[in-house]
Amino acid sequence: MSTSERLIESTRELLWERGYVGTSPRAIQRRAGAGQGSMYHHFAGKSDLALAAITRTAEELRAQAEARLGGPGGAVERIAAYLRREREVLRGCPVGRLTQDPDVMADEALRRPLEETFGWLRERIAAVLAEGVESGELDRGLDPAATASALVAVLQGGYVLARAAGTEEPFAEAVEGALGLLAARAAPAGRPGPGAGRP
Amino acid sequence: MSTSERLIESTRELLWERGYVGTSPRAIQRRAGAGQGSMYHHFAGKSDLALAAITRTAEELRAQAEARLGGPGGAVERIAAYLRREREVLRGCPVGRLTQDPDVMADEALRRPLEETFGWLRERIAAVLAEGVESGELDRGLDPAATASALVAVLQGGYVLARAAGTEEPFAEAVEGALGLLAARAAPAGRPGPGAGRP
DNA sequence: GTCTATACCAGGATAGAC
DNA sequence: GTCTATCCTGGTATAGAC
Repeated sequence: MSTSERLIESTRELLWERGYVGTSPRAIQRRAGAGQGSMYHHFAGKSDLALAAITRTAEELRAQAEARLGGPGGAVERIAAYLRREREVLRGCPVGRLTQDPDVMADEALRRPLEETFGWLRERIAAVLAEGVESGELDRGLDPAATASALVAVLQGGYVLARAAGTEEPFAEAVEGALGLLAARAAPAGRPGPGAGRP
Repeated sequence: MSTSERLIESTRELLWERGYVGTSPRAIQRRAGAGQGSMYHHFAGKSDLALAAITRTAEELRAQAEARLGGPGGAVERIAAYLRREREVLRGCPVGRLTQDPDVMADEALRRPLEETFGWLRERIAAVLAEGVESGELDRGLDPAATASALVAVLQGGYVLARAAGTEEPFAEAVEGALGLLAARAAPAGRPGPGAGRP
C-alpha cells in the first residue's frame, strides 16, 4: 500500500475512534508509519487528509446500504436486511459520529459528505417504502419520507444508546422496536400484489 | 453566581458545543471569567469539573422528560408531547453527544451518568407504553421496551440527521414518522378504556 | 480564594537538506 | 518523496506569593 493510501486509511480509523478534534497529524503519521514531511508532501494538512478519508468512508457506507436496499425481496424485507445487517455497534457510525464534531461542522467541505450521505440514505429508503405502498405490501396511510427518516434515525440513535449503555443490546432492541412498528403497517395478507391494486 | 458555579455552567456550555476533547481548561476559565488558580482551587482538574457539569446536565434532561411523560393525557399523547417538545435541535443533545467522546467513554465515572440517563429514559417511556397497552389505548401486540428504545433512538438519531443536513427539518420529520407508526398501533376507538379490558 | 510564574509536552505547520 | 530541524501556540497541571 502506498504511503498516501496508508495515511488515508489511518485517518479513517482515527476519525472513527476519536473524531476530528481528537485526531492529531502526529497520531496519523505514527499509525501510518509515515514521517512529518511525508504527510505534508501528499496532503495540504489535517483537513485535506480528513476530506479524503471522510469521502471514502461515506462512499463505503452508501455501497453497503445499496447492497441490501437494492437486493431481492419485498420492501419490508430489504429494509429489515439493512437495519439488521452486521455492524460494529459499539464503535458507532463512522459517518454519523462526525456530526458531533464542531470543527467538521464548521468546515463546509467536510460537512458536505455527511449531508449527502444521509440525504441519499433517507431518499433511498423512502423510495423502497413508496414501492411497498405502491405494490400494496404496505398500508396506503404510511408516509414514506417521514418513515424513512425515522428509520435512519433509529440506527443513528441506536449507536448512541448502545455506547451509553456499554453494550450492543439497546441498538438491537431499537431496531426490533422499529421493525415491529413497521410490520404492523403491512397491508392485510393475500391482498393486492404488484400491479393488482383495487380499481 | 459564585466562581465555582460559573465554572460549572461554562463547562456545561462548552461540553455541549465542543465535546470533552474539544474543551480545554483554558477555554473554560476564559468563559467563566476565572483564573487558572481559581479553577484548580475548586476542582481537581478537567475531568472533575466535567463530572459536575455532566451530572447536572443529565439531571436537567431527566426533569424535562418527566415533566411531559408524567403529565396529564393518554400514553400516546404524553409521548408525543415529549417527542415534540421544543428543542435546540441543531445544537444536538447535550447528553447524547458525549457518547461520541473517546475520553468520556474511557472514564467510567464520566460514562456512568450517560448510562443512567438513557437507561432511565428508556424504562420510563416503556412504562408509559405498557400503561397504554394495559388500558387498551394501544394494541396488545406492541412491545413496550423495544418500542421505547426505538423512540429514544429516533430522538438521538434525529439530532444527527439534522446536524448533517444543517436544518432542523429531518429531526421533525423523523419524530413525525415515528409518531405516525405509533399512532397506527392505537387500538380501535370506542374500545376498552382504563380498567375496561375484555374479560 | 485568587493571582502569577513556571513547567513540560503536544498540536499543527513550514523550511530546507537529502 | 522522505527526513530532520525549527517555530509558535495551546493543553494541562503544579508551586508559591498575595
